[in-house]
Amino acid sequence: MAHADRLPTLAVLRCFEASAKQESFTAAAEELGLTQSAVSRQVKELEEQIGTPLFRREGRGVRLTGAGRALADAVCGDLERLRRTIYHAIAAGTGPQVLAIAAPPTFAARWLVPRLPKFRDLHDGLEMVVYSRSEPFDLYKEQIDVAVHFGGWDWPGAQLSPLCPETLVAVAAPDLITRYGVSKPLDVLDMPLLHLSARTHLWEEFAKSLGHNGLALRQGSHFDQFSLVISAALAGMGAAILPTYLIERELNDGDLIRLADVTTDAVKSYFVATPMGKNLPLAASFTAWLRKQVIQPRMD
Amino acid sequence: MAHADRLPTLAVLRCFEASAKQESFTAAAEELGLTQSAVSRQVKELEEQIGTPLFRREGRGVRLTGAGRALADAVCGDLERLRRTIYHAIAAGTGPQVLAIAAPPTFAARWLVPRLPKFRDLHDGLEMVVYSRSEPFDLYKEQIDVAVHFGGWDWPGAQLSPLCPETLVAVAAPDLITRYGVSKPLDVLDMPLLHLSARTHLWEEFAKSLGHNGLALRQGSHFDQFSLVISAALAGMGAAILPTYLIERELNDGDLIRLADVTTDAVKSYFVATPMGKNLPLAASFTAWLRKQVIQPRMD
DNA sequence: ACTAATCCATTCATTTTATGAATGAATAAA
DNA sequence: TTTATTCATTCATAAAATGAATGGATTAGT
Repeated sequence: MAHADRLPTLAVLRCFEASAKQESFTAAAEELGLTQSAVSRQVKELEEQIGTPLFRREGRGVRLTGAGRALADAVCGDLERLRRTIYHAIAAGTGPQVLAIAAPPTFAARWLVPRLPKFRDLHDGLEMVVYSRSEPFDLYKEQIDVAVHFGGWDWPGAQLSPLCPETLVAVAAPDLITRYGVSKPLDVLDMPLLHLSARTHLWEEFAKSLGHNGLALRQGSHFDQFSLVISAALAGMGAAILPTYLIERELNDGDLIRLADVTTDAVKSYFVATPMGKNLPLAASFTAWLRKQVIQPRMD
Repeated sequence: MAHADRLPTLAVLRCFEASAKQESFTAAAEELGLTQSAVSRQVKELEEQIGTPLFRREGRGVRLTGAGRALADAVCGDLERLRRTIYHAIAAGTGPQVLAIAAPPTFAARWLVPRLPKFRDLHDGLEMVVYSRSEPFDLYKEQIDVAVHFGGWDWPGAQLSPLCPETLVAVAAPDLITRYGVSKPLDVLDMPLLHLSARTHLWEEFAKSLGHNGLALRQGSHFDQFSLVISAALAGMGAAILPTYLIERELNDGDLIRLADVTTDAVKSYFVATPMGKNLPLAASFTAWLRKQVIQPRMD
């Protein structure tokens, strides 16, 4: 394949990418900090190189053609890849090694990242790039070497190895507990309850497991991330059900008090996911190391 | 992720790509049809953007640093991807659909391609890009939608579905047969034998299955592709063991005469491979269609 | 040790390419 | 209509990439 290599310029591709996303040259121009004129001409150039109209000009406004949409999808992916490649190279600095890691936001912030320096110290010249991402995405496309996954064995294209089960506990700030005079687990339900939007059933399940009817337990404040629930709990806003892994420090320091263990029948737990087929030794070593970090399931 | 998007120019990346491949700016310049000067400066620019030396200047000559090699690998892949994307878009023309197909060279030329028009006619606006490739490569990386694979269930990252077993026959050109007066299968071994380099054991296995000692049967002419073996057989150069799928026409027209069936204990056969995880309906439909094409195992 | 050849770095003048500003044409909304 | 919006085009300008020439450093050959 002698590269007669008629690749369109990056300028061209970026203009097309933005235009396709927005289906508007003016908007794309704004996004790119260019004028509409520039974008218009760049897109036209791409159309000439490809030999096919990519947008249908409809009076004012443009719409992607079929060919345009197909190309846009591909090009967006390719550019994103290229950006990541460059980004990783910058992060790697002088060393040849970067490990690209993804994990759910709160898990990353509270459990994973604090432990990373130890791993980094074991490997000379290693740098890391951490992405917070919740759940199944394409490891290959996004160029992630290792991802922490919470859920089941349900990640196609990923090599999963179990990390640890989730251990849930009901907690609250000490002064809140004093105020409500909690003595037995069921008392917890009298306090204001804090919820994670994605898992609103937790309190109900907990209540049921204690013999409570479990009705109307979804009221209370809702948050879309564990970190927010944690902040709220620390602020004494209510009781929360949280994974122990995310509040190790708070439990140790007594900023949050464990009120009851929560058992859930959902068979979800933490996994380490690596891209299938790809065989990066560093990723394997990181996986092994991660699993070792979790041997001491509780430290309180 | 607000794209502060400091992507190096494509010119820069291509210069780096070529330089990395050759570990020489002058050679890279030649490959790209540029001057050494241009390449030198482009590479330098990339090094400045990344913030790390990518080549070690060693007197005359340059050598990739660790970081350089890592980046080169990634960038080569990314550019190749981009090229394919553009290439496929050009091939697709006005229609939104391209199917990228890979198959072993001779199989593609003799069996697959002749049948493709029929499939294409079933799908409006469909175009195809065909690559001849022998054996396990990364479907995702190379952006192949469907690949024909000969071998076993041994393609990681690919969804395999069986197409058909390989049916081998010993054949020769009619005049050669006359000349050697072949009457029973064992007589075949008296003729000059033609071999496929990758499978030199075929004649020996054949001979053993007939009770012959099977020694010294690897001599004769060797070729690295089935198509060459076929040409040689047609030219009366000797007898060959060939898959029926590759010589359907010749058997029908009597240009090659079937001398004996060959049974092999190797459990290899043809498969259709599609990238795991990706779920392209067109690829599925092509797979199904392919398997239907093979229902009539023999047409003679 | 000298010479010739090879290769990379740098500079400067030049060409090529991308861009902005201005303007026109088409369309949709008021 | 009138007005506002949006894309297309043109032209002058700014920015970027390039080639030619040159210098320095290194290796190979004698």
